[in-house]
Amino acid sequence: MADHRSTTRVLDILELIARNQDEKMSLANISKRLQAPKSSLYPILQTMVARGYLNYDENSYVYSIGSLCYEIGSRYLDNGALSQHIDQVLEHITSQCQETSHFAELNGNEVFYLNKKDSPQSIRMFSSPGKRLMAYSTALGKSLLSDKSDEELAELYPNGLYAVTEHTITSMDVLKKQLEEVRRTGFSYEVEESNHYIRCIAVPIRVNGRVRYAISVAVPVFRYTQEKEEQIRNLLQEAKESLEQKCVLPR
Amino acid sequence: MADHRSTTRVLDILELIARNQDEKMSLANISKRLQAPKSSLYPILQTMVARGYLNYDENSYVYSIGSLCYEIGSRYLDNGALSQHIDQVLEHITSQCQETSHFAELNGNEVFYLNKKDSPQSIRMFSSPGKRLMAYSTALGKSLLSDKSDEELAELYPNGLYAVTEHTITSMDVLKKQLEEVRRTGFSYEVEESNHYIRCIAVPIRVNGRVRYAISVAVPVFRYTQEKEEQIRNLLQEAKESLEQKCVLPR
DNA sequence: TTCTCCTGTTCGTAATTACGAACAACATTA
DNA sequence: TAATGTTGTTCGTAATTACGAACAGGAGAA
Repeated sequence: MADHRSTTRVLDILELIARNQDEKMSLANISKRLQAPKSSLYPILQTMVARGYLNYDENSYVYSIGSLCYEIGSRYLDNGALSQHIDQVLEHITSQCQETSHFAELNGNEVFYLNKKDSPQSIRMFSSPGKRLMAYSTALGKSLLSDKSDEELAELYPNGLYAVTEHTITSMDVLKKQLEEVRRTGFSYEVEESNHYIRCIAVPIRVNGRVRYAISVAVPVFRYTQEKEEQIRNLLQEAKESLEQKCVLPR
Repeated sequence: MADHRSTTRVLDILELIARNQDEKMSLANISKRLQAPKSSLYPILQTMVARGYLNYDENSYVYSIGSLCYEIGSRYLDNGALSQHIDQVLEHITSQCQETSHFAELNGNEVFYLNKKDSPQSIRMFSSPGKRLMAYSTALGKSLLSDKSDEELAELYPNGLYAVTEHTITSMDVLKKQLEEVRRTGFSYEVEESNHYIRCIAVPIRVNGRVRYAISVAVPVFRYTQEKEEQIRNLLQEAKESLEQKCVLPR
């Protein structure tokens, strides 16, 4: 593993500030949190502010993420014809079933949320673009993992599966059986395994034959009925076919 | 101006790769483009890939923007209650008038695009989140500049206004008169000044009394009518009032 | 094959950065 | 008022990084 100290520092600063937006991020605090001397971080922060990657409020002594991070980050999705259509697809799904829809990819062993469309009757579920969750605990993740061999799964989770909620799958064998079901039926399910009171249904999206993305709909348990499940499966199936048709390009 | 070399390098790399997605970005090419030795960039790139800020395709020798950039960048908008509502507002506008709507802020002397909702009958206009345009050449920019004093304007454009298209305003006096109109009427307009065949209407959004954001609708000239202009003004006015009510928080 | 052109990788020394301590400026607390 | 706790800033030396050259491996052309 490479470790170029200066580079590591720049990236550590970005992550620290981005992931702790509630905390007052002063130079002194960043220094404490990263266990690095103020005098070392000082010129780095100066440069990052001058370049627009960070903002600095002189009154409150707070560093925050700057617009250049947004500009750079936006380019992550520009590849692939898919991202041009995904907004409309999510919107259609959510407008039809009135529940929150998500679009995600696999990142290591985690689900990486790329986009979402909030339900109008939204029970503000804790999810947003850029968020990560252990794949095996979500419907999206099960769709994204459905492609993997037993060996690949073992490599992704060398220490086994830990429980996120009391309903999370913790047995690799159970997971494998569920993934087999996903391959057979085309749908993955989640019953309060990552969020209390939330159930999810998802489908894998294939690009050039390999699973690359997944779409899901999240439903609060008290609104979950057989009719709704049926409706959502149809919407997801429709979305899957539409997207897979539009995009045969590799990333 | 601070210049911490290592930090500068990291940021240069991100910008180079993000802004030249069509070009094959190999180590050798990055070295050439940044005029920095391969051996210096090598450990930096290694670290950035290891941390997920860049992806590297060993077959094509291409570095690209990684998911962590997306994660970090996504946090730029989390501040402020506004961003939670802006999606719905743009969607409402576009669904009513069937034209593309934009949300932006001022960044130096440039318009910085934060969000958009594409028209269903979209004449794919070249615009996307993270893009920048000279403020004086766009309706969004004129709304965002409407707050500025003559002195501030002079500071923002010390070298005057250059023409983006043949319709771009290049006289500071004309710009000032138009900004006066924006203050009086509440709307700003653009007639093919930044994009050929595109006209725009925009409104400023105030947070705590100061102009902070703007919303616009872009219309191809051949679909532009007085009735449509009237409709769009009403939609924008409605959106403005809705957003300003919901958000009195400073950034 | 052989040559060329592309890629990434390694190494020893010169130049740059990192460190800790000391300082200054301001706000809050005693 | 004085004491304490913030904050950012500066400096000289030790440790790290940057540099250019040389090398290695693969692709394609002569």
